Amino acid sequence: MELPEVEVMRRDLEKDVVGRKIAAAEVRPSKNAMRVIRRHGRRKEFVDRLVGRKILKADRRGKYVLLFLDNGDVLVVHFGMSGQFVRGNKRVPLPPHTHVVITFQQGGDLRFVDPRTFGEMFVAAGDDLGKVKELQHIAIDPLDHVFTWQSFGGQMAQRGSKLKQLLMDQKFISGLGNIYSDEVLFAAGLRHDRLSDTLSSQEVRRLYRSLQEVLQEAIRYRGTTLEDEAYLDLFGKPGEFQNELKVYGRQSLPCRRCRTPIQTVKVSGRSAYFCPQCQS
DNA sequence: GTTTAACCCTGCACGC
DNA sequence: TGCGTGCAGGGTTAAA
Repeated sequence: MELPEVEVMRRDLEKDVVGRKIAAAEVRPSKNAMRVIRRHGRRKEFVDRLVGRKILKADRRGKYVLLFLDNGDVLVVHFGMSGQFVRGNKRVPLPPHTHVVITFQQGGDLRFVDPRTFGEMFVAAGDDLGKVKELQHIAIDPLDHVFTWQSFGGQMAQRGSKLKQLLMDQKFISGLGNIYSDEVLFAAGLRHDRLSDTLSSQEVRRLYRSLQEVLQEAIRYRGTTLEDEAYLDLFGKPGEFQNELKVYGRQSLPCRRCRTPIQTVKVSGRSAYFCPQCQS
């Protein structure tokens, strides 16, 4: 799950979960459930910090969702690649790989489901949020209004790294993963292996604009739901942006712009998709 | 300092 | 049919 999917989830939570009071919380008995709350030594410690709390606000930092509680604590959630929240109730059976169930006083519940358990959730004290290691290094959000192309260009010139890995580096810019880094680079007409300090200011601005346009568009389409790793929103509905993808997953298929077959290469264990004609 | 590779995990596609 | 193998991916960490 990358920035657009996390943002859609955040907005759903804002609408549907904020304002509710937690009547009960359960960490399922499986071993993997403990993996998901790995920051807490024991189930009870996690549960006790949630029960009785009201959820005040749903925020996002990069790919993390933060649920602010009425005692100042914060439930921090990362979805990894297969994690998601699903709304449910007592009558709906828990899906496989449900690790945490949060039940609301007003009825209904919130399930954290994650087959591959790369996801994580933990409760941190609001005062200590700045000390949470995972959140400290998260760089600026490309949709943040203080994100300017001038500062972006300056930092790119300082680095001299390949564009794709730089875009996926959460310490450099937050929220992009494998799918959207490829899509943004295509939209900007730049190759994944271009070095960041070789861009003209025109190219920097193109990349900057593409970041915002692609991510905003993906949010508008409510995220990307691929066949194998099916992202669903809070209510179990798939996104629509997979139909809009220009390069990701389209190996050998004709480029939507110039008909040249889309190429793919392995870059440090991850596949990069690009059009050899449109991107340079 | 930078970059790569391995690791965690499950589901699925593939070949035999 | 059924098994083993390989791959996918986010982020952290160790190694190059």
